[in-house]
Amino acid sequence: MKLSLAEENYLKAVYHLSAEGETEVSTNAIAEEMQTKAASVSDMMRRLSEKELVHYKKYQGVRISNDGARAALQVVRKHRLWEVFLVEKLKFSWDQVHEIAEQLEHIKSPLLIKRLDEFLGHPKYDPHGDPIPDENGEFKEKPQIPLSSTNLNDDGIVVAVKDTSPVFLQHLDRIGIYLGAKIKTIEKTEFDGSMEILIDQKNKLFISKEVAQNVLVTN
Amino acid sequence: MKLSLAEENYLKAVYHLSAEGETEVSTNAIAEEMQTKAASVSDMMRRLSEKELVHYKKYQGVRISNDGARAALQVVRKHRLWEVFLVEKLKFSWDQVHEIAEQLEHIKSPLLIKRLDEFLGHPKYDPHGDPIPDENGEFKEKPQIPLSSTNLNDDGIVVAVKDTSPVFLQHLDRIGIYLGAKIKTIEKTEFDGSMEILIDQKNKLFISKEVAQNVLVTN
DNA sequence: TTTAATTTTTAGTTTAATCTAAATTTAGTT
DNA sequence: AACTAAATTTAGATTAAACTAAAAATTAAA
Repeated sequence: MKLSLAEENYLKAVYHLSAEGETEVSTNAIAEEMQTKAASVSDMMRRLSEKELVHYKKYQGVRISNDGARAALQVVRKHRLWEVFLVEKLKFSWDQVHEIAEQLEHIKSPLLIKRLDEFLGHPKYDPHGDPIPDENGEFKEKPQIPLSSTNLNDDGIVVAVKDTSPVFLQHLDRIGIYLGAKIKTIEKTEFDGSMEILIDQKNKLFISKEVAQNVLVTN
Repeated sequence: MKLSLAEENYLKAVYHLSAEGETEVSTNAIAEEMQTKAASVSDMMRRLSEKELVHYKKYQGVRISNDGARAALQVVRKHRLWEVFLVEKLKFSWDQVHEIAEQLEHIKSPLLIKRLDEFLGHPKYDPHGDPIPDENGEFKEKPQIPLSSTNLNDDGIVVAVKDTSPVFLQHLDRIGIYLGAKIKTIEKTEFDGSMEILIDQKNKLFISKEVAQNVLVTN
C-alpha cells in the first residue's frame, strides 16, 4: 500500500497516541499532536478507515488497525535509524535530529533502509533511548522508570528521556545528564519533588521534579 | 525563498535543459523531461516567473534567472552529494542511486548538507563523474571528450558518462568499464563507428559506437 | 502571403489537503 | 430528564498541482 506524506504523518500520530495511553484516540488529541484542526482530522480518519488502516466509528474516536500499526512502525523505524545516522555519523546532537528525521522518514526505498541499518550496525535504540523496530516491526523497550520514582540510594543508568524537545535535551546537556550516565539517588525532597543525585560517582547535582520525571532509568 | 517540491523539480528541469543546449527552453521540452503535459508546464512557468526564478515571455520559452540557477544548483548539489553517500557508504552501485537521490535532494536542512559534505570529505564529483557544486554553486567540469572522438593509440581516463540510465550503467559494469578506468584506443572502425579498446593495459574489448559516444574521457 | 501544422496558452475540471463556520452528537450537571 | 458545554462531523471554500479540450500564437510550407 502506497501512502501519501500526510497519511503517513496522521498514521504515526495515531500510533504514538495509542501507544502511550488508551487504545481509543480522540480527534482533538490528533489535531493537537499534528498542529492542525479537528475538521481536517475527521476527514483524514474517514479516508484512513476506508484503507483499513484505522478502525473508525463517528464520534467514537479511532483505534489503529494491524495494517495501520505495521505501516506506522515502518515509518518509526526509518525515523529512528536516520536519527542514529545523524548523531553517530554526522555529529549532530540529540536535540537537533528530530526535525530532520521527520523529513527523512518519508523517503521511500526499502533497500535504502536495509543498507542504512547495516551501515549503522543494526542499532537497537535511537539517540533518545527509544527502541528501533526491526523489518517486521518487532522491538523491545528497555525496562525504564522515571528517575523521580527511584528510591533513595538506588543506582540506575539513564536509558531514555520521556520529553524529547530541544529545550529539555539542551538542559540535560547543560547539567551533564546523558544517555548511559550512571545515576545514584542521594536525596529526595517531599516538598517540591526535587532530588539530589550523583552522576558517574563524581558530580553531585540538584534537579527539579520536572527533570526527574522526564529522565528514564533502568535499575 | 522556500520552494515546493514541484517547483524545485521544474526548476531543475529548466536548469538541466538550458545547461545542455540553448538558453531558451521550450515548454514541450520541459514537459518531455518531466513526464508531464505542456499545459502544466505553462502554468508552472507563470508561477516561477512571478517568483523571478525564470524569465518567461509567453510563446517564447523560458530562460533561467540568476536566482533560479542558484536555487537549481543547490538542489543539484544535494542530489550529487547524496549519490556519493549512497555509493561510497551504503554500497549501492552507480545505476541504483539516481531514483533515491531524487527523493533525498528535497530534504531541507542546510546544516545537514554541510555535515554530509564534511562526512564525505568534500567530494568534487558524483559517481557518474558529474561535478558537485559547492555552497556557492561553483563547480569545475573536468575536460571531457567522448571516447568515440579520441584518436588511435590515445590514452585516457574515464571521467564521466553522458547517459546515466540504469541499463547503460549496467552494461558498462558488465563489460568492465568504470569511472577511473585507463583506456587506450586500439582500433576504430569507419563502417559502424565501433572501436577496440584496451582497459587498464590488460583487457581488450570491442565496443559499439553508442557506447563510445556515451563514455567520456580526459586525455 | 495565405494557409496548414505545430506549439503554447487558457479555460474549466479534478484530487488531496487544508481551513472556517455551521450543524450535530455526546457527555456532564443540575 | 432536560439543558448546556464540549467534542466532533459536515458543508462549503481555498490552494497547489495535475489533467483534457479548446483557443490562440507561432512557424513552416505551398
